[in-house]
Amino acid sequence: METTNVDAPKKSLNFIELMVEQDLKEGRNDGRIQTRFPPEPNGYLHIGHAKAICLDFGIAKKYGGICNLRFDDTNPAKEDVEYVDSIMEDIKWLGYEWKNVYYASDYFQQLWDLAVQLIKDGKAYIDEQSAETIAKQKGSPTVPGIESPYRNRPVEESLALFEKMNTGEIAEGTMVLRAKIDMSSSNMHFRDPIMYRIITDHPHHRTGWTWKAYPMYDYAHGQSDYFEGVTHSLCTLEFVVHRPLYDWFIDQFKDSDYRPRQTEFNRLNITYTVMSKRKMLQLVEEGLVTGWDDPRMPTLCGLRRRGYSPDAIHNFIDKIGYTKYDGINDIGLLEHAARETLNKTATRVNAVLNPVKLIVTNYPEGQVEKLPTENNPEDPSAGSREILFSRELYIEREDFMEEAPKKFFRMTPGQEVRLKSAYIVKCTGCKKDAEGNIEEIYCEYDPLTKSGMPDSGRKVKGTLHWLSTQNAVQAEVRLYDRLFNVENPSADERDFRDLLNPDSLKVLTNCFVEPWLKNEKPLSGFQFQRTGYFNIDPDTTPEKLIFNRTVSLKDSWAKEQNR
RNA sequence: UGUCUUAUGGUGUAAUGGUAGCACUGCAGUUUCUGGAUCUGCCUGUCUAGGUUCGAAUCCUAGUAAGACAACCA
Repeated sequence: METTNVDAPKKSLNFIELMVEQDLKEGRNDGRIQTRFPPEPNGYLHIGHAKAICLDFGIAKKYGGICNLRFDDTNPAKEDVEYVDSIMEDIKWLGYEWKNVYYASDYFQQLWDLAVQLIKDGKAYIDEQSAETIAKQKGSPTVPGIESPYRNRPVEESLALFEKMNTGEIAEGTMVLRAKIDMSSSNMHFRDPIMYRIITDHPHHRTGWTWKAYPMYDYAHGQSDYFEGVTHSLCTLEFVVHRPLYDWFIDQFKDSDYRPRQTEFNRLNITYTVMSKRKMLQLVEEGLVTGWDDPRMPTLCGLRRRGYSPDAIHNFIDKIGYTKYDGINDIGLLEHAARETLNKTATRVNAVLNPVKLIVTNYPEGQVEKLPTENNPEDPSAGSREILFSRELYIEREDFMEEAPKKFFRMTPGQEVRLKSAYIVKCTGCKKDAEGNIEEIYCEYDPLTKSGMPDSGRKVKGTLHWLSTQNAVQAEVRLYDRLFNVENPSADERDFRDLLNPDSLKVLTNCFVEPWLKNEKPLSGFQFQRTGYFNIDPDTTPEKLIFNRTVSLKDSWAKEQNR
């Protein structure tokens, strides 16, 4: 039957898309749409940035506009080219292309000139008080501030001192340029905000030692947007109180109808996860994780190493939406997005993480058979491959119970199970060592039940994955769990080191996988039957094959046992 | 005892003054050469009180609650 999509509900627009469509309708800014992604190059991108990236680039793409990458590099003390490179790599990995790369540092001269103009207009002055004094004079949200004694100094004096701020003869911390606005404003950011401060002990990663006075965010960001022609300056909710100041600076200098507008959306929070750069840096520096790309980290490089595909990230971002209030997203939603995406593409492989020997006692010794098995039952075009069957096999230790409860459908004496892609076998017993540990399990196969044969349709309740002992290679498998064991570590008052989950990494060294996996590239993703989605770690060597578990499959049986 | 922002199931969101939908989670069932995946069904919601309106989740007022703001960070 021919189907049409007329009845399909159209995807609803978020409030930012609505605003953009309204602006377009009104012909604002000559119908131009321009956004920017403005990271400070002081750390690695994480999944919260991915949310912003998808919005900034997505809006531009959807409405025929452009999105530039701009590094907000106004604080040389914190920034480094290392971060510039990783940021560009991660954006590309997500599948986006910027129109241009800009740096706030490219505008240092322009910003300087405008600041001089502001001083000449009597709207900015040099303050020579200490940071502490200035802070004290600011008052508090409920107490008005008091004016600096330097506030009304002559313009010429400020002008001369501003020049000196940039020559290196003035010590760091002794002099700042402040905008003259309103020391009793109910908005703290209007109480004569600092526009320039001196940084002399760090070279800038692009301008070197050229500048000694550097502009502050509130001044530089809006003007950079303005210089570039940004129409929609999208940022997170904590900047709402900065918006009036953003607009104030724009108003001082704008000379046409064009103006950029700041709009704020909710930042991403995920349960059992910290998203602050400061805390992530601490995890790295204290060795609590192996690095920025530790698969337990919410960084894009960490998620990539863990096996999350760009599609999985996009799928997740599509699910969470953009609003004007903060919330916390369940980590389960991210995991669901990963499963949903990987399920469509991942090759199914047999892997035994906790092996025990299974001997098919009526199968001829020395005989081997090649059996075809599907690469992906969801996707016939993925084809099939052959796996080897023989008398001695490995199966999961958990797939056998000598004394099984009623609802145990796997291997137990007297019960029949299907070996995936092979035969139905009936368990006949097992061998134990002195301590009672299972050493070997025995079964008999039914030759008429080979996969695809007429008699193979017989119903059995359980199906197991397996590997021939002659056709398996050893591998190390790393299982990851949430890094924190409290739902909202960011909100918890305790030192976050006390909140860490001690079992966030389990390393299994005695696992077996199909031999062809040795030749696969790092980061390739697979589904191990019943245990989850895995990928090959970049640290893999010809001698040591290492897998990371991206995400586990949902295990109903485990739940059954917990009751 | 300030200013700003916000409030829809357990969670995340949609409804653009006109039938409160969707997704995740949970539960039940279907199906399966894995109990995963698939498919189906079910549970649970407009912060409170007034007002405007033929009609309010939506607009207004007040209250309540939450978050942001007092860096020479961004």
